[in-house]
Amino acid sequence: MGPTRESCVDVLRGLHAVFQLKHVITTRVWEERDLHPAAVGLLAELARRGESRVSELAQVHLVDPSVVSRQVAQLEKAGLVERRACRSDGRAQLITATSRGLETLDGWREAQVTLVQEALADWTEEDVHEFVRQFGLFTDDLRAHLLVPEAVR
Amino acid sequence: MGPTRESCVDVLRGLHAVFQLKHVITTRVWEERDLHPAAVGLLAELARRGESRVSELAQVHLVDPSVVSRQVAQLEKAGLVERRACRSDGRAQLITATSRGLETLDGWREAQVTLVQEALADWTEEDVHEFVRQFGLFTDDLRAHLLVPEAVR
DNA sequence: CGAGAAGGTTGTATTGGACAACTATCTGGG
DNA sequence: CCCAGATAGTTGTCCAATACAACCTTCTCG
Repeated sequence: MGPTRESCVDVLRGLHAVFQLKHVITTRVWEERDLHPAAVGLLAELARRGESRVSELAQVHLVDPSVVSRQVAQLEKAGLVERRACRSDGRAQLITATSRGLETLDGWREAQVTLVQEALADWTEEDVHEFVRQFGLFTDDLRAHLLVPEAVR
Repeated sequence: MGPTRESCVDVLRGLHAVFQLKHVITTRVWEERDLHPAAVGLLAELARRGESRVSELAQVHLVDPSVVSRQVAQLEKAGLVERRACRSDGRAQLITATSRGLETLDGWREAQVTLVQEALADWTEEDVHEFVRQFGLFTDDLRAHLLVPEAVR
């Protein structure tokens, strides 16, 4: 019948801590890289999925389409993504990361990864691997529960 | 010599996912409770630490003192915290959560905890406990690395 | 072919946060 | 004892990120 409420409070505390720390990492890296943090997530998603629509990005990103629209506009102006009309649907825009965009993303990732790697210097590869595994299970369950109910309700 | 960069990328991906999900949880709960999300973190910190200074809260919270100052002002207006002058230091303010503040916090927590508890219905108490433990180690290491260097540098 | 649905964009408001300037208080060396 | 610099907090100003609503365009289906 699942964990106790006490444990869940602990989980929430952990979430809160991660939230803060992610914010700090983002800000720290932002200071030395000329790319807006929110746009990074978008760029990363494009790198992972390849050419995508605005609406798809919004859905995956769990944000309003208008947000993605503006971010894409910004990234396009910076030359980090390109858009082209979708052949099969004249309403849709297909967005791709440019090679310059991918390079910029790599730079960001490098900086972030370095921070994390240094912070986890005491961990073994196995520790981290196991942690990531469990972390993944956790986020999957959470996501499934948070998103499905909306449709079912 | 610590984990590989690949593992660290996985960690970052996990962080990003948590970031989004926390955001969704917060928004969802916010819709049904009349308390600003950021203020909740503050209130929770006050409940955990007891009477605290603005500067302490800012430090723990990893934000600028001005942010805490405004949040406290808001919470005070809502009757959820009280401030009193510090005896030993005339510059400082001591902030405490009122009983009404604690109740409100509980309400929030209930709603959040319920979400998490439902999401983790398949987990055993031990699973969650172990997860929280490792999660704590992770955030501690990350926090230590992110904050100490500032002073040392 | 026309009505309604769906994809995107733009206008507007809100939240959360940073930084800088300012006031009030404290503290330590002359 | 007193003044200079440090420290606590507040307030003014700015910006990023997001949501929601109104709108235009294009699609789809009866």
